[in-house]
Amino acid sequence: MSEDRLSRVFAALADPTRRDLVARLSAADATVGELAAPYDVSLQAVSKHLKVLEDAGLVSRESRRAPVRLEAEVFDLMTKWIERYQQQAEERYQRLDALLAEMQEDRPARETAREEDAS
Amino acid sequence: MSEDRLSRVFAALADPTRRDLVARLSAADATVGELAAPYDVSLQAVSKHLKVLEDAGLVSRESRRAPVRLEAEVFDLMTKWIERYQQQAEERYQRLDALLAEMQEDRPARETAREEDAS
DNA sequence: AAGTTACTCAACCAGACGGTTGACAACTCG
DNA sequence: CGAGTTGTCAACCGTCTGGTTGAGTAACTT
Repeated sequence: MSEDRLSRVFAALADPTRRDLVARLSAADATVGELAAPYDVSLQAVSKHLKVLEDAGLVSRESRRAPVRLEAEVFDLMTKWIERYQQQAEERYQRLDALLAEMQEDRPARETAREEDAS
Repeated sequence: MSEDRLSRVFAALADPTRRDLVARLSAADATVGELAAPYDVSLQAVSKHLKVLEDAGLVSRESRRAPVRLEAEVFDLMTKWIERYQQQAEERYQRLDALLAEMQEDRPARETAREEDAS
């Protein structure tokens, strides 16, 4: 289910530490130890964070001590989801604006038919 | 802190029900009851979901029974974050590809004499 | 082979999360 | 006014999450 994947991706990025990890990995691959160094949490905690990112498909590694690498393709999944509804919403607002503009053209004193108005 | 806001937005969208609410609201505003109808969870649960979306700034309402409206601008926040690191990562991969291609041009047998380059 | 380094697994804990039910607040309407 | 509708608040429950520490595993170094 791709739906589930999207949930994991969003959940993974909901944590500031994990977003920071992604940000740093976008600049350069790095090992777990290197990644953990700047934070004042334990290495195990960072290792867990990386597992979450890995399960979401945002990150990969060839072996245990190999540098962690960002999988940038996953971003497309999010971007697509976002863009779809963003566009849809914006189009709707544009239609609303158009409607309001159209109503504006009519005389304010004698506007066109609300519900209480007999037709 | 805008950082915190981003966390709330991502966390809000990590839940499939909430993503579905956003999807439906992108098509049309709707009241809480209307929104709750299709799901087989209680109205209270949906009310809670809407509160999460509202706290994340994804959704707004003028009064209690007023239709819920999608705030599409928040999407920009996410899109910006994503694009930044996506681009950065892609550029890095391109540089890596270029480097690999360059290394490929040199004879494997001969050593690293790279002087005939004339671009 | 032994020792060190780098990382993960396991158990545990406090707090957040998604859901429930029940009570209540607020608006609409006869 | 009183009654019904609509939505929220509060308390509770089981599960997930982010953190800890301690032990174990895998891989380099000597």
